[in-house]
Amino acid sequence: MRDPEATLRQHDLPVTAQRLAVLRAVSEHPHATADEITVGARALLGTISRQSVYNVLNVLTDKGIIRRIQPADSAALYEDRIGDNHHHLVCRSCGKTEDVCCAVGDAPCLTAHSHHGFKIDEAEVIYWGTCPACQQKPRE
Amino acid sequence: MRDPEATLRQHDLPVTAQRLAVLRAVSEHPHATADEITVGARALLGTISRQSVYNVLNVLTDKGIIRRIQPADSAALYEDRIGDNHHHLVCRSCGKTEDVCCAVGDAPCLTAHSHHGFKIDEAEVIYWGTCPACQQKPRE
DNA sequence: CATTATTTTTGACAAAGTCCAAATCTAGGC
DNA sequence: GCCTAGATTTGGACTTTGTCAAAAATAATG
Repeated sequence: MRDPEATLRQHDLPVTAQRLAVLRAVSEHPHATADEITVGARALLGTISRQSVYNVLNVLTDKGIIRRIQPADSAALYEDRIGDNHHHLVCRSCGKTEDVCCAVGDAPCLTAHSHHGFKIDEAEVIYWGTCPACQQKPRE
Repeated sequence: MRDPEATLRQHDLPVTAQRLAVLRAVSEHPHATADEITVGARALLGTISRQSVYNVLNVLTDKGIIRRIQPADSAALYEDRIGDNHHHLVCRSCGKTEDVCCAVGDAPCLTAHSHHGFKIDEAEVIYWGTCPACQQKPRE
């Protein structure tokens, strides 16, 4: 994120210390949970309420400044990187999450066909698997 | 589901009234939450504890007898229909969920490439949009 | 600087699920 | 058919993730 302050203004959002801290925390910790972001924001700011972190994350998500992904069996994760149509790779065992460019052609799976009368605005793809580290450990 | 009892035996699971009821409830209510399944199972059985419903759903999911899908902002949904590689269409506004056959060729998005050393076993696609009913109501 | 609407904070609350120990039941051997 | 061992079910407390609401604090504007 180049200039967080300008980004907020562009979206008609008053600039507050909490918003800047949360934005930076999201930037610095891709795929972090609200909890982890709270820790990150506190490191930058000293103190911020849990509720404010949620408020800010919700506003930023609504405005499309950050993106929320919500893999099964995990709290919501937030990321900075938007608009490039990438997907995610999640480890079933440890929850590790990585970005994946849509490898197959130009995101064929994202073509928004109309189905059942739905107006589709987004296709979310999550690849489930086992990360290298968890492939090592035989079981657990 | 042809024969729930046989299905359980095939997976080395002792047959219990609770398991049969949950299986039937899942069959009868595609895309139901654990809560809705509890209601369905009670209708068949008279009584079953909340915990048992969760136990059964977890076992059946682990064995691959049913499938769990977990759209954002919703409790987990369960379904009977497995092995045919279909995806889901979820209404952002009311949560209505429908099945979608992978419309684009033969599930190109599911090709399990190896990425970042992950061993991929499944690709999950959720299409987000607005259902016909919610397109009517202007706002809410 | 003063005003006003927006944010932040605090604390209570809600939903979805899990953990644990005790009671019960299923499957299989006799 | 009955009994035993191991698996399942139950009930209750608990955890996690997130929301609601009202009061206090703050940013942006003139």
